[in-house]
Amino acid sequence: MPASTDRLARTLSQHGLRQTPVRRGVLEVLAGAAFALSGSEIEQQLPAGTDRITLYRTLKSFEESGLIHRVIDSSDVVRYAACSIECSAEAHFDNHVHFKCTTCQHIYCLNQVAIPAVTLPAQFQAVSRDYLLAGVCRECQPAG
Amino acid sequence: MPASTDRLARTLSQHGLRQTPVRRGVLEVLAGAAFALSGSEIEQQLPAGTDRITLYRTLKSFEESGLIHRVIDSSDVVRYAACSIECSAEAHFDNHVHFKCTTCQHIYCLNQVAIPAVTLPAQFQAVSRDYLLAGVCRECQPAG
DNA sequence: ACCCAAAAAGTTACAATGTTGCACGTGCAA
DNA sequence: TTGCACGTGCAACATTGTAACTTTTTGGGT
Ligand SMILES: [Mn+2]
Ligand SMILES: [Mn+2]
Ligand SMILES: [Zn+2]
Ligand SMILES: [Zn+2]
Repeated sequence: MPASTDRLARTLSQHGLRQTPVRRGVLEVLAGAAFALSGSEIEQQLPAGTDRITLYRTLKSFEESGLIHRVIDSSDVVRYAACSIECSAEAHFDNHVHFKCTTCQHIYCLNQVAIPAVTLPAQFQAVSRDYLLAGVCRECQPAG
Repeated sequence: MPASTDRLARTLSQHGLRQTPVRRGVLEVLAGAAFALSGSEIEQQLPAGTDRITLYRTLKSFEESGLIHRVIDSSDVVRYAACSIECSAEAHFDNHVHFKCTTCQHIYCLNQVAIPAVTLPAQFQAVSRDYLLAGVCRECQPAG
């Protein structure tokens, strides 16, 4: 059994999730992704014939368990990315901004860039924040 | 002709859009909304029988013309809100944060709260920003 | 190793949201 | 008043996601 399989198995059990082929596959795809993926994009990277409904249920339980987080966008598809290592079912700690490239359409987690705080009007209490930037990513910059 | 109709007509012509019943209706709904609305929510507030496809096309042209802007969310439905008065087809100037209430589910434009800037890694160039907070809104605060 | 209950997967059917292509109607300017 | 580009209405369709139910698998206990 290769080391990567071992690592995936450990991650699943640490979050109280059972070992199944679909779960190992989904986790492997998202952990290896350089940018956030939609349901259908994940499906394409899984073994052919993987059930779509099972995939959606897997994404839901992964999100609830703190393995992955949603990445907001102004479109009508939901995207997911792997969480930082310390997230759990009790709390997510993904305080980084996201960047959407208008050229390649990829949405990156900029884990080094923290979301700055804002001062809200009285009686608005925030418990979570999402910050999405759009522009041209590193790969898509005009040569110079 | 009431003053409100006149105002709607002026807004449409200022953005180079033709006067039609559907457009006046959609603009009236969004201009009078206290929070961002989805396609189906707008449809419900329009005269019965208004065509859904026409509505979506209207939303698209309104967005392109700078009359409305999308409001990001972590869900799979797109929501819209009226733009500030100075937006146009050339440029949007909606630099405010949005607030999603986890109790009533409404998403408010907080026009007084500007989106703070962030410093990006080299070679990432941002041209637009979206900031969404989630929590409990003014109306849904526990009495106290 | 075997059994079992709970959890996950598979299947079918369905709902919601949004799009495309085409024929027809209308706002608006010449 | 007329022309026609633009907007609308309609039918058909694509995509994304869910609900209800049955079957299979997992993991713990024996
Ligand atoms: Mn992220
Ligand atoms: Mn807004
Ligand atoms: Zn790019
Ligand atoms: Zn509320």
